[in-house]
Amino acid sequence: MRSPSKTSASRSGAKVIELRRTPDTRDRVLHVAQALFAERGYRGTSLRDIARRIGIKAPSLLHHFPSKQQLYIAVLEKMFESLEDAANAVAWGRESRQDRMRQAVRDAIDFIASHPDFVRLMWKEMADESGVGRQVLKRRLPPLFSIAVNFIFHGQREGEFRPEVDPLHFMWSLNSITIGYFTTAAMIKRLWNMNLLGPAMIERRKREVIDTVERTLFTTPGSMPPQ
Amino acid sequence: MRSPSKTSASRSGAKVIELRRTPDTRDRVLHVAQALFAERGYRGTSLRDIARRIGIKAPSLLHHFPSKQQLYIAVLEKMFESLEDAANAVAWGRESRQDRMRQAVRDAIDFIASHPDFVRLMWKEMADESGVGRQVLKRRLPPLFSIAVNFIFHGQREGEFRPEVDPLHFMWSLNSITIGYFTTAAMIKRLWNMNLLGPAMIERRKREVIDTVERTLFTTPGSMPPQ
DNA sequence: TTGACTCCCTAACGGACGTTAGATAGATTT
DNA sequence: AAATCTATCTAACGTCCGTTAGGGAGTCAA
Repeated sequence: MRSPSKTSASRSGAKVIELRRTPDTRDRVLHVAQALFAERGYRGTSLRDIARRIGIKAPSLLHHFPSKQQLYIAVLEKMFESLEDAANAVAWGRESRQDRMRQAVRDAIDFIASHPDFVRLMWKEMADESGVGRQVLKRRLPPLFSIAVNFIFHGQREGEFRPEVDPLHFMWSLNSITIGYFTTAAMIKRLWNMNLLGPAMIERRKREVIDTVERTLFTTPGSMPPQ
Repeated sequence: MRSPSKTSASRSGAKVIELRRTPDTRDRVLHVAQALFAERGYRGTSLRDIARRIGIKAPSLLHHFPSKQQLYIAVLEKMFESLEDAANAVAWGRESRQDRMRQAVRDAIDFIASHPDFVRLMWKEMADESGVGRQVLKRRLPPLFSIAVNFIFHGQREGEFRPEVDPLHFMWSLNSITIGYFTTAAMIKRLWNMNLLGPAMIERRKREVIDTVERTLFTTPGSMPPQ
């Protein structure tokens, strides 16, 4: 009987045993791996790279994760968990749908701005056609999209959102706007040395996306776009 | 004197000598390499993969291109050439700026839809932070952006575009909307098996982007969005 | 006919990679 | 005190990669 709880443990604190003496190497591996995978991609990151940054040797990594693939999957899963928490908070809120929609845009942009690794990894993963993470995305993304699409659908039933908008199409556009914007910004920074992601620009971006949402989706004008 | 014209030749037809007997293997290499790089990325594509699909052996590739890096760069350069041709056609047109803007959106979306490799490669390259193509992007992208930004700037001078719009910011959004949309669509197809890129959807997308441009950039409403 | 050139081949080198085997030092449990 | 477990190490295996060396068949010009 050797470590049957390897995958099921380590979630949702309040463990007393087994946490007592872990020198958190596993967490450091996850953190470093996330940064390197986001920067260089799955194939561009070697176990020796990750290990070096932590201060151990490559084979020691495989004491914490059974393989490079499983380590990558663990990184993705960790990211999706934090994302799902945020999505559920929006879906189960008590304010009006329009207010929750506005807040969701703000939260999403804040989340992306404060988790740069997330966008970079997701960007790579979205374009990856045969990669390791495909199964994770296939399992994790549809529920998230469903939450959003259902949210819009119910908003249409209740009269807060325009009925002629196709929910899937709308979320699809919103997703590409948000993710694409931040990656384009990173590229512009690299090519022109312009930092376009300061706090003021992020606030401006929130305002713009919210304006677009209000114009496109809301039945009643939310804040009257300047026109 | 051995092949000093290796890089400078082979562009812009009308060569008589040296083209006489090429069995177009070089072009086939470029074509296959473009498809594979777009699908699997630079690191995920081996010279042996490319060679196998052409029907030769890997070392023979290096008879046509001096290295894998140079082959990749050649693929990128070829793509940028076709893109620049399209951009110049817009910049030097004789219609009104609003009409040319509308046509540019249509052309861009048509270009992307008919060159799927382009978006996939560009998507990967945009997110690549230390890769081989960085120098190419650094040389090729700023002029393209400049053409677009100048186009908008002059349109503002001439009163066809709203003066309060920041041209760089606007182009940045437009770029992420367009590229992001198509990659998201590819991902949705992979995850849900839904084909969102049929001709009807592409026409619809053109209409939506043009509507957005008219609402955001034009001083006079172009086609009165349904509201 | 001869010599050069083009375009492909096979063989192989050196390096990087993921992974395995096995040892060791320290902590924990019995 | 003895046994077990944990977390690391070194050494090395097999594979894949980009690239080089060198050869050979066909084409073409002198």
